[in-house]
Amino acid sequence: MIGPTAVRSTREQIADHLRNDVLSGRLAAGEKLIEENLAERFGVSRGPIREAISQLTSEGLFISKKNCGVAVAAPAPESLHQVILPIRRTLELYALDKIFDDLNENDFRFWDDLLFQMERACRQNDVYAFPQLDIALHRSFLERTKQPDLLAIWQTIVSRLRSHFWRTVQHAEEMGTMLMLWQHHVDLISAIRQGPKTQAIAALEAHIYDN
Amino acid sequence: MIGPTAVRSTREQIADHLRNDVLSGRLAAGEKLIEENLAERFGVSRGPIREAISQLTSEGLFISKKNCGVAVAAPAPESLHQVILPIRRTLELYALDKIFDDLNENDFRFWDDLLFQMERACRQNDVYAFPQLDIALHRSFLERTKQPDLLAIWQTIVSRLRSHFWRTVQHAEEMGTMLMLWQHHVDLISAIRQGPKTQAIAALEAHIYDN
DNA sequence: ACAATGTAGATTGTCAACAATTAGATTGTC
DNA sequence: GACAATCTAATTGTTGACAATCTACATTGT
Repeated sequence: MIGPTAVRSTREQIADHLRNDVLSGRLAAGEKLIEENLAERFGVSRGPIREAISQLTSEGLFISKKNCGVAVAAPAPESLHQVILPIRRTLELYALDKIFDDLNENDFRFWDDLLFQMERACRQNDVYAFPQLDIALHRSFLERTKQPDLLAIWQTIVSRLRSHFWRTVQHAEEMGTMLMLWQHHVDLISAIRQGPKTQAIAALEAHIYDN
Repeated sequence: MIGPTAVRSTREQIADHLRNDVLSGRLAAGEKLIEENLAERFGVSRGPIREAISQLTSEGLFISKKNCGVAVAAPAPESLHQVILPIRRTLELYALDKIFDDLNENDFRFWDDLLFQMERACRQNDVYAFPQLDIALHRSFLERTKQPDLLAIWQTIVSRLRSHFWRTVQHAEEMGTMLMLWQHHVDLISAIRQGPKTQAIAALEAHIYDN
């Protein structure tokens, strides 16, 4: 396992749930979030809901207009990808470089499980599950460094890059080649498993830009 | 003026206040934050305080242990600067490149005012005010792009780099050369004012790494 | 004297009610 | 019929009280 998840607070559980909804695309941009509705849906009062929303707003997933409610933020304009993608590259390559020598069977078991779920998502043409799993895989590189600072920065980056993950999946789905997406990730993990480190890092770099 | 600040919510005002306290160094790492004390100090209830704390925790300034309170986070270890500094460079150079052609007298008036305050801080050896003004100057580059996404990313970066800003100031203060720090910033703004763009960007890059 | 355990105090987590503000519908007028 | 002012309903912002949890100190037994 990657992270000893420990106990997650109510706020964090709700935030995780909503984050997945947005990153996967189940919650569309512009969709309004009503505190009371969410409170009822999750069976809690508005307090924890407000905190989860506040956190996700900081991460860039929601946009809040004073006294006018909160809505799912539009993804950053594609023109910003030219700044954001290099930052993502910097972070993930650094992370892989740092963790590479410590990787053990637990890590690969975790990744194999993710790849298994990815394959299922591809076979079912599940355009919501795939981006979520894709992001989870890359996030695990950052989590594995045990440096919360890096993970937090990466999170704010990826929130703005989510359209990048969707575009890939939608394109593959239209072409009927979603299994190729899965194959790309299998290859990436293979490169990491077999090494050497420089090759693994090169594979990750190519994966980030080609994919 | 750079940003038409509009009306700031209670939460934002409190968050701004506390952010300045941490970035300037007035609040030391490890210092505990008690919600009720802050509530009394700011004359509001615990609700808005919790939201401000939650936001600054997302930004990386505070660290929160479930049911154990919140404390000022230790700055990221210096070893991470090798990742974080290049990201800062990417963001700020992109911002300056984008805004350069639109700069007008209002912008330079704003910067001149900041430089004036910097000079005063130097003459008074105010090691708290200077980093705050330094950060505010660089932040204004990002604010001026009118891209909230970029500003949000930059903010999470700088929160982790704050020891970098302090070290510079402390070193200058020990050497009795704080006015040199001010001079560096004057030179940077001059380079931006006089152009050409490539020179201005080069000056900013040198400033980020040398300073 | 020292370790384990229990208790008290302080602090955070959660909740429901109230106040302030906004968006949209309704009405009135030209 | 179109436009503007007003009003109503819905939603967020704020508050104080209550419940759950943790830390630190004191107590007790060995």
